[in-house]
Amino acid sequence: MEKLLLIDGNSIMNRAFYGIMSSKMLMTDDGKYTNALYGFLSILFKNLEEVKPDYILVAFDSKTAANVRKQKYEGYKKSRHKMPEELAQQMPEIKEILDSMNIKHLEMDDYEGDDILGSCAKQFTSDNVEAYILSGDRDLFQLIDDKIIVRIPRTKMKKTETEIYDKAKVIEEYGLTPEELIELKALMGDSSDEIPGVPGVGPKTATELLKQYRTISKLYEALENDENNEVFKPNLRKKMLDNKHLAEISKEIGKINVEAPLPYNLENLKIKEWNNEKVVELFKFYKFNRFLERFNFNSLGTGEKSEEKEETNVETVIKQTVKDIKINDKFIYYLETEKSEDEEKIIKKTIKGIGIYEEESKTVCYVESPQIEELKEIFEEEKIEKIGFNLSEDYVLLRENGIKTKNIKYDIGVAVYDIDPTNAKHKLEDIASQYLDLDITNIGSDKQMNLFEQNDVDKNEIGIYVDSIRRIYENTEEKLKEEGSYRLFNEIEIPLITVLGEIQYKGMLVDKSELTQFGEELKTRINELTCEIYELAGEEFNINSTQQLGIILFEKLKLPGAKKNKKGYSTDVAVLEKLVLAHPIIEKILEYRTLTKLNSTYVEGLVNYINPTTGRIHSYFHQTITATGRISSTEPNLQNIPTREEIGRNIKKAFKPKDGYVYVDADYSQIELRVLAHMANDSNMINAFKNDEDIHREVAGRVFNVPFEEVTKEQRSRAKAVNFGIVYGITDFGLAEQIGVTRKEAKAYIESYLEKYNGIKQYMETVVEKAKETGYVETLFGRRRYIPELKSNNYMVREFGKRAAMNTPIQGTAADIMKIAMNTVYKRLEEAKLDAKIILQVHDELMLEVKEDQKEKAKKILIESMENATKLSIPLKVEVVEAKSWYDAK
DNA sequence: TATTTCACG
DNA sequence: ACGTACGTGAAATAC
Repeated sequence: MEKLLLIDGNSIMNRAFYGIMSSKMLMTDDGKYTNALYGFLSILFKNLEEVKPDYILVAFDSKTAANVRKQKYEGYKKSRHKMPEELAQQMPEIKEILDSMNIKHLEMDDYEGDDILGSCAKQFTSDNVEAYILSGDRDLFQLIDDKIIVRIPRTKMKKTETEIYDKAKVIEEYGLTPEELIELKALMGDSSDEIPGVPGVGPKTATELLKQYRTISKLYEALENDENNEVFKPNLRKKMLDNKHLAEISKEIGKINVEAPLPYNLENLKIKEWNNEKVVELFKFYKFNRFLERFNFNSLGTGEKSEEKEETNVETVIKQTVKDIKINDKFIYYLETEKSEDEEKIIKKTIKGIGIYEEESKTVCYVESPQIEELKEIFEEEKIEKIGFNLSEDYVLLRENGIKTKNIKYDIGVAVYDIDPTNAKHKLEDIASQYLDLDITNIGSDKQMNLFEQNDVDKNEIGIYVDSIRRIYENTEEKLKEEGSYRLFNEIEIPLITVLGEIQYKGMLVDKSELTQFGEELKTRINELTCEIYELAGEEFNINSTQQLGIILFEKLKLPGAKKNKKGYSTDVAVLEKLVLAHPIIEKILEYRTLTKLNSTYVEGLVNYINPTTGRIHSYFHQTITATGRISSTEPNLQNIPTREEIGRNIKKAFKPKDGYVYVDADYSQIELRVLAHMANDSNMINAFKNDEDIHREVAGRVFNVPFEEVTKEQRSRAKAVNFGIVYGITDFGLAEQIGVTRKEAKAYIESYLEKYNGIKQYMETVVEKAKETGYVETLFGRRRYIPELKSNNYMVREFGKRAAMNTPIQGTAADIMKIAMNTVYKRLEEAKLDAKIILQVHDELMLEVKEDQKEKAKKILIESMENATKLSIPLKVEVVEAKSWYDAK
């Protein structure tokens, strides 16, 4: 049996374009997008491999093709969005690539891509030939028959899989045959193509009707005969009869035309040799290195393996000791680690080996189980620049082994983050794939079977890792310089790696018994509440289940104000609080929620993380996660320990310094508003801060047109909400929700605010404007965040983009300032040789654990470092306290 | 694995 | 006419 592969060019390009939008790196040197090309080719190659076709054709829509159907029904594809420019420019390019591969592509006047596909499929299949249609569009299912199969590529968690639809699968899924799908679409319509269908008839009704009558004409016959409404519901029958013309026209335009006069015969579509020279030229131009490697092309396109080796020898050389390696000033390395079950460890890993790049021989050397003393000599040597990946984690691991790494020079994880903080790729494999177009997953997996060679396989893998690190280092360093983020990287981010490593290594001392005792109290009360809730509900159910709770509240107890979310009723605090007076069960549930949260997250959760040796919690502080430049904390998160409510605040009592030590805790006062005042250069806001008055009261005075002294509590608290809102990219809806006023009032507050603080208004407008132009926003220190959402077709997404554009420079600049302060504090504490360590950062709060007799010196360093981290047009204000527990540090 | 909820700045 | 404040991480349930 011979095989014909028919590809829906527009549909696959579309999928490819939107499927790998996130890979902003898919660009040529002059900044043209290549993502759709790349994605299309990936899908093409995969299908060539899987189908192994003898014939192939790619069909495209011509510009005028839809007009035939538009003439029949003017609404057809009427409000379809124009193809985005970034995609449109790739359409001629894919055709050029297809030409170079000698793959026929076709567009026809008056026939859409679907019609071409259908015509080829129906006209060219025979007893000896079957057709495979590759498309993202389920409309093509109507073409399926015994000889025609549809393949739908699906991106499922990064992997591209293909769903295969034959006749049986269609019947299974739709309960209708492929031909009947034409009738189905005619009845239910199609919103994306704007085929009307019969109004009020959706997929369910349409399917039911067709299962019974199979075709529209038979259905209408029955409808017309049913004058006494014996078979059909009168309503439905009227709808159907009134809109008969719509059903008919829908069928006409929804049906794929399989009788196009094709300019090719089957023989013309036979798979041919590629024009290798041209293919290589194009792949090189588009930087599709992975495809080049895949086909073993060298630069001449002769189809032989490329030998562009001024490259590293990835055949790793195994050495017995680190001393056997010629160490350079630039120490590019990868520390191979292994999971350790050892509960005593701060980082639950052990050192397995180390791969080191040797400049002279351009090879990677590998040492298994290196001597700690040897590592110490290198890592503690100030003159050797350490270059690697995720060095903060290495730092802690080495620190545990008695090594204090000096001169961290370059971390490719941090570099990649500074280039694009929204880049979700955090694994070396993914970064290599993005920046080098190199696939280093499952290296040597074909050899994995051979147990004798297992060791060699591993070492080779390390070689490729280290070489990838080297190449990504060179690659990203250039990019950082180009984008003007190099100082941010060198002067803020790189020194911070050590600081964060030290924070994690030191950890926070936690009183386990105090915590568990509080847990016992919680559990007692939780048990009481559970009984009371069951009593009030009249039955037992899982209170933690929002679904079950929703049904109890809104169906059984019939409480008002039900709000739906995806999976049922919403039962969040906002909803529940409105119901407190409606039923006594509500306040029990709210208390239950608070207490179970405290117990499971903050008692049981935290206790699990107390290191048995140190008695401390050693959280990770991540530098490469947030979109704004903030640090994040995990395992556990120490940045969201309760503080707003007294009951939760009790958790903080368990965080206590070692005997003889105290906490010195400082936080920036209103740092984000100060940053905003500075960046917007708003004179009213700047003056308010210069006067060092209560800023919320100050703002309330202006917004509500009352003298400062006469501002009421209510007014102040509303102004406070407006201040927060402004920083977030305020909306009237959001503000109204927050402070419980009408949208109208909220809108008036915002307008008054922006009138009084006109600099801020101007600034926000400019920021969004610039972001639309350049595609990104920046902090004072040049940290950049791209905001592709601003270009979305979706209103909501675009609006989100605007808010993110307004917020990021503010939140991000504040984060930068804190990072600078942390570096300075660390450095000055070291220089002064104080027995004082940074143990925690919570965005605008920085905490030290200090030997009691040195607290004054430490306090001074802390305040000075934070206040002088940078110079704005208004001073940075810091409030500092000393305390014997975190709870008392208020 | 996704969704919902809730803790923080 | 729509759905909406920014940035995080963890636990629980439901799929």
